[in-house]
Amino acid sequence: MTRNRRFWLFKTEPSCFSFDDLKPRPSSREHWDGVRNFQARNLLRDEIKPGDGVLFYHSSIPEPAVVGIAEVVSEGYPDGTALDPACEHFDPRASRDNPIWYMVDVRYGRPFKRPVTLAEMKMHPELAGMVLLKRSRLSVQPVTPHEWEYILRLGGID
DNA sequence: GCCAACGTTGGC
DNA sequence: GCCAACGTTGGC
Repeated sequence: MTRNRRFWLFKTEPSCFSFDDLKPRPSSREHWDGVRNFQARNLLRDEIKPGDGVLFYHSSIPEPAVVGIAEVVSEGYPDGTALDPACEHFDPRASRDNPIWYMVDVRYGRPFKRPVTLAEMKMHPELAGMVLLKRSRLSVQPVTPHEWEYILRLGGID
């Protein structure tokens, strides 16, 4: 009994980690670490599963946009960067027994033929319910199957 | 660089 | 457990 595939939107500042940074590892995995928000943490730890689809969103740039898709390739597991004092995401409250923060691994999927900008998404009534448009600060957020298909179509890869 | 939105912290 | 102060995010 497998659960239905679910869909998510992951935000990242491309100057920090971009969709192209994921590309050299098409068959391997990259840690989605450093998430330090409890709501996003709960999704990573409890809800996001291998095989789920990810809209890869670039934020904090002149034209924020979804630029492609990726795939989740692990269960949620403790984010070790919280234990490393040398890491910028270090959290002194975290320990091995109480990791606090979680991450998943992701794999490069496909680039959009053209990016789907935030401005464009705002123009489509079909996307008006998106978490991105209502609670923009959440860095890991759910996407409905309908929103997923609609945005892939806008991106030219449906 | 500004500022609104909003999550987190800490005093009470 | 409330809520004011504070810090961060992220669009513009």
